[in-house]
Amino acid sequence: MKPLKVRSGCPLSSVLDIIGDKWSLLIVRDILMNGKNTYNEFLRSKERIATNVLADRLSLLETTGILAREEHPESKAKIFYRLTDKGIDLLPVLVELILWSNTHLPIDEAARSYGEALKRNKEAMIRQLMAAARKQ
Amino acid sequence: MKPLKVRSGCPLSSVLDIIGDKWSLLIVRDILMNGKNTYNEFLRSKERIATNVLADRLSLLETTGILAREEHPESKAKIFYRLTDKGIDLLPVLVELILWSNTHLPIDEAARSYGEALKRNKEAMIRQLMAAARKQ
DNA sequence: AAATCAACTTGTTATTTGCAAGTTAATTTG
DNA sequence: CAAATTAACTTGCAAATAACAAGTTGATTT
Repeated sequence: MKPLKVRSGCPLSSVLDIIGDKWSLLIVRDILMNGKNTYNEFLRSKERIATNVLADRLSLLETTGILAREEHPESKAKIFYRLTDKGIDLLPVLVELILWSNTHLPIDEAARSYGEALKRNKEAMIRQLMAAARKQ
Repeated sequence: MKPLKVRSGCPLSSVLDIIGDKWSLLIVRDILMNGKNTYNEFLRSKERIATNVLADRLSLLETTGILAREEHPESKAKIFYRLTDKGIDLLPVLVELILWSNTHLPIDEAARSYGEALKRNKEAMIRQLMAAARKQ
């Protein structure tokens, strides 16, 4: 296992010790917003994560309690990766990151209009996505 | 300069292409919440960033328009690093990260009570910190 | 029974990080 | 005013991490 090291007692540095990289939050996004739940689904995302990095991040997110591995309801060959409540609670972070991108970066047109809706309706959309994630 | 590469048109992956690492947001935190503005002040933060990594992040944050280098009002030997509006707009992201840590991670007691205040008074505190950063 | 799929692991190379030391221009000290 | 110190970096090198390709193992499908 990984001996996750904490750099300080600062809440910001501590959360960055866990998800401060270019991939972890994309996995959370894929589960929370793109309906993905398996290893191969994560692999096929358009950012093309390397397979060893994906395995590493999944195990880190599992040991830090952000996601849990479960039996897949449809096949014993698959593993169903589910966000815990702790993981679902990252949604407001994702939302603020998306809103910032929407304001300050060039992004896909489809994403842009989704971002506009998010901006107009932030709280309701967060509640709805969190509820959906819990139900799953 | 750095040829910042974008992995996809997804707003989340695009912002992570810029600040998806363990250090960039700590620099933003130091400016926004700890009153730091110079290279040596960043170096002395308790997480101990390496000097070459700090130089690298500062130049990346500058080329992406998150911060700007200015003359220091008190000394020609110093550089005053100031957040741009684009950088200041990262505050809501920092706040959600801090609130998540406050709920889900063990953190310093002082930080914890600050987090409690933040939770009770989020919008007002964000407005106040952003206004202060702009005035500076 | 053979091929394919799903989730990894392993090996190799490239890139990034961490650490120590050095550089240069400005500023302070004796 | 020469010498030491400060500020902001840069450089060199070893260690860790990431990217890429290929291989493994236990389902599942053909």
